[in-house]
Amino acid sequence: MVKIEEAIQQKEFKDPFNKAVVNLLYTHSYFVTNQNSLFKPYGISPEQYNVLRILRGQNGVPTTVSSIQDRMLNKMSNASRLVEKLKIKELVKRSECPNDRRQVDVLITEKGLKILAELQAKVEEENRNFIHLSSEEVNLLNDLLDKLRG
Amino acid sequence: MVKIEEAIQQKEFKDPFNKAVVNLLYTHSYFVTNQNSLFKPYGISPEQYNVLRILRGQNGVPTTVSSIQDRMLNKMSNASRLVEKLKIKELVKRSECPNDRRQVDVLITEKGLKILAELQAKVEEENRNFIHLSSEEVNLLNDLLDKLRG
DNA sequence: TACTTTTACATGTATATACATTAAATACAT
DNA sequence: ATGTATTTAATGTATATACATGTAAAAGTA
Repeated sequence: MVKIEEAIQQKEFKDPFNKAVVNLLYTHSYFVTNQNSLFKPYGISPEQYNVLRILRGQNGVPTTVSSIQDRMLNKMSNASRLVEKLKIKELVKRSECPNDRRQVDVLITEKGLKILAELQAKVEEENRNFIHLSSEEVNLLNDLLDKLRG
Repeated sequence: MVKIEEAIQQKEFKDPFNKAVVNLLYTHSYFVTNQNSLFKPYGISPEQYNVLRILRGQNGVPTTVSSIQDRMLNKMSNASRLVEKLKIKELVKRSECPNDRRQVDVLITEKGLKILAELQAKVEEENRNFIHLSSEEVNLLNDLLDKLRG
């Protein structure tokens, strides 16, 4: 086990809270580095994958850009531009919302569903293998993270 | 307490491991959003702050770009460009390493140390307040994150 | 010495985040 | 009905990540 002090060559932290912030940032980087290499062969980014997952979760019901934004992991990301990227790759369709012309309905295409299906098993297996914790420990981690955010 | 399912409006996860990945990504975003607003008034980014902290930790000993890179939280970030940004703001000095002309020695300036000193107390307090856990819980979280990475 | 490999840093390009602003449509108030 | 405020999405710009490539110096080798 590589403790965070060793990983970033920092001798000590002010207190466990400040250590936890650094530990979270570092662990996040550990994940996304892996995720990026996983998604790369499929030509989409982790963020684009996340948008596709949100759309599939709608089961065919069109989703507005703002609704995608609300469900994204990073609330500061830009759903509008991500949808544009996915549209270019023909993984989503965009159409004007009939009852409110400000809104834009987004739907995942067959091609998008196919890529998701191909990736899903791989991603899920990788996620399991990447977390070196027991089921009990990972449940505890989830509870702590939920509580942490208040 | 807002559980991750509620926060991103996802009913359920494949297993606690996949839930933990999402939970980590989401909690990371929760942190950096706050950190950004904290650093903004000082004209530096969280990543630039981290580089300054690394340099201060050297206690006046010059640090090469690659050494900074090794100590960064995100191993894929670009220390060379971050140092360049800090140099423009006169928060660091750069000089050719005398014994190896490939290397570049980086030193934090007085101005850089001053900004760090101003920010430190603020950042540390914010980090404590932002983690809604007891000391025991946050210690446990640190242990779980260290173990998670294997 | 001359040639090859490696190291250290810089740079180029695509993607994404962070945040401000714009533009159009809708809702609201008088 | 008209003017104002709000909502929705798109866009502009700066910063950073991700990854490939370039360039010069140093190290290693025949």
